[in-house]
Amino acid sequence: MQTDHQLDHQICFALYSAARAATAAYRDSLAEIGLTYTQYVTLLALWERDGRTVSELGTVLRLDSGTLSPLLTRMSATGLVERRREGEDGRRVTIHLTDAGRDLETEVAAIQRRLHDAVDMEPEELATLRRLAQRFCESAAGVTDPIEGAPR
Amino acid sequence: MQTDHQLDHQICFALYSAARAATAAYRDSLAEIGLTYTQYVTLLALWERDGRTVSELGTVLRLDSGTLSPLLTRMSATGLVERRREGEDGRRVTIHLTDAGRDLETEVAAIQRRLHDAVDMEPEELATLRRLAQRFCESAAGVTDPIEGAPR
DNA sequence: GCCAGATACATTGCGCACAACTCAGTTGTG
DNA sequence: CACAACTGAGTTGTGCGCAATGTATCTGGC
Repeated sequence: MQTDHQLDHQICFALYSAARAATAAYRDSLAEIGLTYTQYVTLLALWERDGRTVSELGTVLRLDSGTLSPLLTRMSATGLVERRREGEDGRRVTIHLTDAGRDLETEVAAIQRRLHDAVDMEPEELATLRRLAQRFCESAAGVTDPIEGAPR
Repeated sequence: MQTDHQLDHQICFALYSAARAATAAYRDSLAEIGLTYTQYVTLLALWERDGRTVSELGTVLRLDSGTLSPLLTRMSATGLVERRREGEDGRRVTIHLTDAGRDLETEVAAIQRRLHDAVDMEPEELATLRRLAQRFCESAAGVTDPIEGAPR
């Protein structure tokens, strides 16, 4: 039984390529306003709700503190966000947008619109792609996580 | 006009998450046989056709020499591939599987089968996802490349 | 044959991702 | 209260990705 090895038939490779193509499409436009792709999605999360803790950001972005800590340090250095220790739990650090961070929302909206129009696919195809990718993400997350400590 | 900023509505974020979830699903199994995800797809490309040049690998994997060179150095160090300068063009380096590199094909096939079964989605959903992701990849690549030198 | 430009690969530098670890702060249990 | 276990964030080390640059080789025009 010859398993189907072909690169073109691998879903994981299709996702891997598509994700990099998507971030590549954003790269130049984001660079003009001083952002990387990960910084951009972090701002998306903060525009949705400001003052999240690091671990809350980690949950919505599916990133751990090893990625977020230095990322937030850089974003803090460029004046987009502020770290604060407030509230009764001294371990929690909340992340707050600065005025500069809030102001980028308008420019980012323009970029999103431009890129969205440049992609040559029907809206319902894109909606299907997004929905299936989200489903896949949930399902694949289930493959990794719950074993956690099982004999393997 | 309030643009739709929500993280959940972003196709790029769905792809970005799904791709990382996919590689995460592979990670532990691949680590057991000493591979990273990128090394794994590189082997896929070589199993399909051995002796490709670095730039041919770059084309099929959509990676540049800055990624491939050190990757191939590591794979060469672990004895999976060999670099050769052969043929009349002294610039080209061809990459050849070693016996060890060829032998991994069986174990990888088992991993693929196991993970494929673990994902809780219908075959035709996965086929649709793969097809749309490929379409997106082509389309998004078109957004980045062809301008190359246009005024912006 | 000579040399300017192109090509193939390698190197450098930076920003992710993620595992593994450290450390400060908190919580549950006796 | 004491203290072990846990939790939230940060640090360290490795491997990508990719832009920019370097270097050797090749090609075409003369």
